[in-house]
Amino acid sequence: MSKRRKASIEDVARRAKVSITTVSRVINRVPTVSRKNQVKVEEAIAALKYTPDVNAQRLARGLSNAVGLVMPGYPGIFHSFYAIELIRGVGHACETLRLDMVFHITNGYNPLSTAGVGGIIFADIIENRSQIEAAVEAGVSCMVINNIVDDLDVSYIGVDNIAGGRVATDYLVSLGHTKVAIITGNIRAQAGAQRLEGFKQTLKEKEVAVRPEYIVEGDYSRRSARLAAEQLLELPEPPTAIFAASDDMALEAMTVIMERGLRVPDDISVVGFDDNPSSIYGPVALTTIRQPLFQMAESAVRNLNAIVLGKKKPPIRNILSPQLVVRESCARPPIQ
Amino acid sequence: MSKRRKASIEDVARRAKVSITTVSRVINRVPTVSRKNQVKVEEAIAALKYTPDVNAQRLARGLSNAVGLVMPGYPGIFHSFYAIELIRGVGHACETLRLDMVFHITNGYNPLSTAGVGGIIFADIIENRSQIEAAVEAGVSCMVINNIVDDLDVSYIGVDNIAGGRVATDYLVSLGHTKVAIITGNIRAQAGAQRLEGFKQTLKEKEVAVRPEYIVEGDYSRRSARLAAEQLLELPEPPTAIFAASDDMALEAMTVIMERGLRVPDDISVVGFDDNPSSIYGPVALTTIRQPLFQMAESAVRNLNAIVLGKKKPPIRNILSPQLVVRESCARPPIQ
DNA sequence: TTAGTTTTTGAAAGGGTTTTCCTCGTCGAG
DNA sequence: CTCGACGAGGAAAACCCTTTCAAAAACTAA
Repeated sequence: MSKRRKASIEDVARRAKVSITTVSRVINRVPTVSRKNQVKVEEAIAALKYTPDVNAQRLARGLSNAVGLVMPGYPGIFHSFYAIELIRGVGHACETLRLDMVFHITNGYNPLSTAGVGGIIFADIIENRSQIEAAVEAGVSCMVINNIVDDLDVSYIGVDNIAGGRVATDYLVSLGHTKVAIITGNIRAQAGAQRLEGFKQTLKEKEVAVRPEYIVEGDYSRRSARLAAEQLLELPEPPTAIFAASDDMALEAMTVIMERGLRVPDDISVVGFDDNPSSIYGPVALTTIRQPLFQMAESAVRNLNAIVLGKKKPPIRNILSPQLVVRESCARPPIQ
Repeated sequence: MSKRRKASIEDVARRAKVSITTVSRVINRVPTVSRKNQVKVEEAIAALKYTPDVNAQRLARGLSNAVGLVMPGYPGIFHSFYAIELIRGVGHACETLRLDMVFHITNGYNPLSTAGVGGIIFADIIENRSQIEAAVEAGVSCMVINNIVDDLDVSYIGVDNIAGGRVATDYLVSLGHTKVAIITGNIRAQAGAQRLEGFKQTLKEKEVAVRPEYIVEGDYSRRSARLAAEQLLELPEPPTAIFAASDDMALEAMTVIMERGLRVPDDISVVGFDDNPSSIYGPVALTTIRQPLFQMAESAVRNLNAIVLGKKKPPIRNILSPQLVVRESCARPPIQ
């Protein structure tokens, strides 16, 4: 348990009897090193258990090979499929690109340290404009997921949430439903607000009444969905169809419905949002709106990386169309 | 949109007409700076929108002010309450300690870059010994959560999972149950295996038969719990009590039970593990074993930080007792 | 052998901070 | 007045690497 300091590139060079430069070349796989020196250096590295100092590398290269991910930390949201898929996607892309992901869970008010990252991804579930602005101001490249920010010089990738809301609602209406309700996501965040917007638009266009009591706010948590579903079912005239802004919420709504002795889809149709693979199982497979969260996150990292490396010019803006996935949780409304 | 390079400490010094040293002192709040210079420097910093280069700071200080968090990426596990609470806890502690959290989602086989972090936290849901060994080998301090590793020079904090399994099982048995089943977590990971171990131990001690068909493996996902619960209920002689190794699984098991027209706790008792706040809601509040995930994660960060700073000597080993939280999902078994 | 190429190599100049060690004043005590 | 102490500020070394540029070495062809 000697207090020896970590070996540096110089120690390796000395031991291998070559220059520091040569060692650096071996580390970075520059091909112009003779076989003989290559071996000597590798041996020295192994013997000294040398690993390059990442901070020194970053400093010397002027590049950080790290990307920031900032995400709000409110438990209800953080525990959602949505959030986790995004994290997974970013993590996966970072792994294949050999990038470090520095993950910042923010509570909105605290300052963001741009912490030497090449770029920052905002998984902007809740609005956190000021942080994005600060990052732009500080000159770091930004990429925001599932949130359209046109007035700032940032890139984004996301799904068309208005379209998503429309597709879901349109499907329900086309089945003949006129009493259709929505359990929204957090409506202070763009995604939640826009899905609701799509819902309203479609209802209006199809000349179906949009009743305020059919609009109840959730926060993507199962608990909020339970409360919302109960509220909906206790209405004097309960809806015959419910569009929930996430699969988890849809699943919970289904559970509540069945607890009351009603059937899905016979009595009430349910459509979700996400296409969470686990919503295929359960008593009835969930019809939903698919958004490729994992791929969006991966793509965000790739594009951001390309921007940082100067291979692409920002802003890159990419908005995808969500798709209806029909399974078993929707049917025509029951005849009165 | 000029291509100007980020301002450096030297630019600030020049503009404020002081030395680099003085600027550094202001940045680091060293008190020996005169009021006058202090102000000049602060003005220059503001004017130049200067922020210190984190990598240079880390290099010069020889300290990284970043902690690594490595966690397995298998979707079933990653989406669990368990994993997310741990992430939240680490994130929160990092935020208050002003540390960067570099989050590495591993698939087990890929090498871990120790990436210039001061220490690494292993949320060791699945065994990843080799990575821990590599980190120890590389000389970085390690802290593992919810996993006892006594043969390596690492610290850990966690709950006594055997005790947890015992408490749950004991409670069920004490209510009079003799047909008690378990839906395990991933049994290749220590937590899962130990909860099962506690279950078996208690049954043996209380002289209750441990029947192999009452032990079914889950992976913490709701889906696996559904499969497991169905399997259990279709047994010729179904259990009258089920211990699930996570609240999510317990909740799903409850749903399956109720879908079949059975009641909780009248027909079947259910106990979970975690004390996920959302399991209070639902048709019946869940009795569970509480483990303070968030606090454990926070504590892991604090202790690791203390070790890195040399304020504490490793290994720090802390194992907590999980506690039974009685709510409404358990009762005496039905009379035949 | 020689001149001309090509492949390998190394010295040294950064890269942006922190930190150690001085110096230069100023002030109070004697 | 002088000496010592103290407060404030700066020069330069250190941190560990990458990269540029030029030189050395090894070939190749004539």
